[in-house]
Amino acid sequence: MASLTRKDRPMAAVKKSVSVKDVARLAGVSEQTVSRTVHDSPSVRPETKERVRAAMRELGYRPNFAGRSLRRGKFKTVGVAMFNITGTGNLDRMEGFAAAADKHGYAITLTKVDGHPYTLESASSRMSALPVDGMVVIMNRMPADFGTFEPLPGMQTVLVTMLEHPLCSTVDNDQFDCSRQVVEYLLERGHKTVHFISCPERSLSGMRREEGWRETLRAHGIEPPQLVRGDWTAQSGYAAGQALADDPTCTAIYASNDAMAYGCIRGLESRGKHVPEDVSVVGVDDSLGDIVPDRRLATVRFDNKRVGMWAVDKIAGAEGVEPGVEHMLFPGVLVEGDTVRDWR
Amino acid sequence: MASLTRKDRPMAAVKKSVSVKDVARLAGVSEQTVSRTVHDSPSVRPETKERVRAAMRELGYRPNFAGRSLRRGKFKTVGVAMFNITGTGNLDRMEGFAAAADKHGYAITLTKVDGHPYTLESASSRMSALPVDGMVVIMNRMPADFGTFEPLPGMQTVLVTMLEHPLCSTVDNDQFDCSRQVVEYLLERGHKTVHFISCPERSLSGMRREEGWRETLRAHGIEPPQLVRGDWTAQSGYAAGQALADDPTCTAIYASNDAMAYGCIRGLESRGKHVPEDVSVVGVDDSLGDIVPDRRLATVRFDNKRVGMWAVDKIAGAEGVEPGVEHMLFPGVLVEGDTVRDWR
DNA sequence: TTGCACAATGGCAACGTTAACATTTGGGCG
DNA sequence: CGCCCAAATGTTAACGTTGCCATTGTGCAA
Repeated sequence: MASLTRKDRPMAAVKKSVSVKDVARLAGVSEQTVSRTVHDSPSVRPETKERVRAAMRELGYRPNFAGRSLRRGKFKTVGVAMFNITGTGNLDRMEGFAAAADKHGYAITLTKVDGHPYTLESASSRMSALPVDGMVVIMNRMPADFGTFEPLPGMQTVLVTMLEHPLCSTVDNDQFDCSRQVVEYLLERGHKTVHFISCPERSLSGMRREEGWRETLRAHGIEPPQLVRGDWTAQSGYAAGQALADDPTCTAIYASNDAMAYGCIRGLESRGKHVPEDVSVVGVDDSLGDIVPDRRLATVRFDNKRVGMWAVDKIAGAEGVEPGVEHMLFPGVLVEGDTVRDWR
Repeated sequence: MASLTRKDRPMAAVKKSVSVKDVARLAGVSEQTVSRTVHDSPSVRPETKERVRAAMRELGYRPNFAGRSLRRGKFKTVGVAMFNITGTGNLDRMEGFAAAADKHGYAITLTKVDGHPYTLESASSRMSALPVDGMVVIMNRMPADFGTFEPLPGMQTVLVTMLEHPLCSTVDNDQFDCSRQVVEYLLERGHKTVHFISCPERSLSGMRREEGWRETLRAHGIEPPQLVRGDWTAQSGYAAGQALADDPTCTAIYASNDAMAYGCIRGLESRGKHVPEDVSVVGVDDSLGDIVPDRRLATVRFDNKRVGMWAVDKIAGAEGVEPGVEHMLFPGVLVEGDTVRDWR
């Protein structure tokens, strides 16, 4: 039945592509009038518009993007380059990209960039061949050419990173502030110091969290204790928890992500320590939701959607005006939980 | 310093856009020869090519996508329409989209479609205005127009769903088979029946899992016990676990996702039941990795990347040939864990 | 020497759209 | 009744690329 329906369609709909010319001919007007109708120009008589619209419907006309872009010199599209698609927060960031793009009538073009070498240049040249007006690069680690990179002329480039770049706008979560919040929160609750479970050294955000932890402690006159280096997995958090369980000075642990925080709790428990009675634990990312329903992990929640929106807004919102270089950091929100107790 | 470098660039690089014409003029050849050089045609003398390439470098030429697409009538781009960006497995699917697109020299254009109304038509018309050669729609629930939808002429459309559509190719994970694997696995281990923690009824994949559970039990001559309806959260799994803890016939629980499975384990434990000693528990999705490091949850792992690749391959791989309608389901893999014990 | 094949390059047109300018039409007003 | 203005519509050209065909040059066999 369905195929019958298709056959009944006017022949023109099967043609390679229906252009303004076809519509103009059928409606008995000029191509320009068709174009004006498409853009709902006020200088076309309502009845003419209706006639043109009817012709468009009959032929199944849809404007050709290439012709339009060629004419306008704009694609109304923002490219997003990622070295890794998978990654904490990427889905939320994409939600943000899509939302902001939508708002401005833009589309998002997603590209995976090979990370060998891990350079902004490779992301940029990959994008240069695509129909985009601007680009966003999601950086996870330090590109080899970060200092020397120049964005393509005419291609507004926004980096998602906490590092500031002289020629590109940047936006990210404020990882330093995240650590500051956590450390001060724990100190306020009476802990004398805060131990830290870190992450692999190539992670930019992880390193920034480490800095924040260290410097905040120092700002409070506390010499940071030896940190334990993890690898983002709960497994490594478990080991860290076991190691820290024997340290009598350890009453509060700050883990660089939630998985390690959970692992750490298990590791502590396996050594007979209770959370939060004996030790307080705080994570980062709020990535696990309510998976352990009987105990809500204290953590920091980031608004990655907002980060994504800011990046695309910066490009799609500029609309011709010479865009200045801006740097934006959004603070996270500390989410209290059942894994911290007052130490006083 | 950086700004100085910029200023030193040849003027042409600042011009709106460098075209073949500019390159041709500088290299002292025709536009056609430039085009041929870009495509590395064998019928251009190597020294001519080099001269053209030098001109391209000097001017910072990059081919204009719009002109090219207009000429070719192809965009080399696949559109992806999603009603919800966030969702289990979407990141892996995107990884697959991007990988397959890359392979074929295609790009991915991502679009969020408003779900009001939740129709394929709205996804389709949203895409029709974008520069794409084909589209993928990720379906989470049943669109109102699933039966009557016709893809746009000339726009190959692939649906990510387990429902078969007469006019569109479809691809998804095999949720029925997933349940079959889990149920048979538990029965083989000596359990007399398998209890099920379900999910909201609007979820297509969830409903299919429910069917699989029910029918597999029946195929083994077992009348399915009363199911417990959850809402995907660990919280609801917790409640389900508590409820099932009092049921003496309940020795094996199959939860429709991992979060509920974890919650369920906690619920059982809160009622004094031990996993796997008293009750075996299996989840679905393998979404939580090793978060509870001392106990690996038995679950089913899906290869969403493969699903994504298949969808884009179907479109980008067709390349002009009239593509037949195909339906593909990929089975998941049961991952054994520490939450199931032999019941014999 | 002529003719021919082939390699290298150039000229032209067209893809679909729309900005800028040109033309027609109808109506109000002196 | 003629003039002018504004509304409505038409004409032209150009955006950048590339397929097709034409032209030029080069070497080789007849």
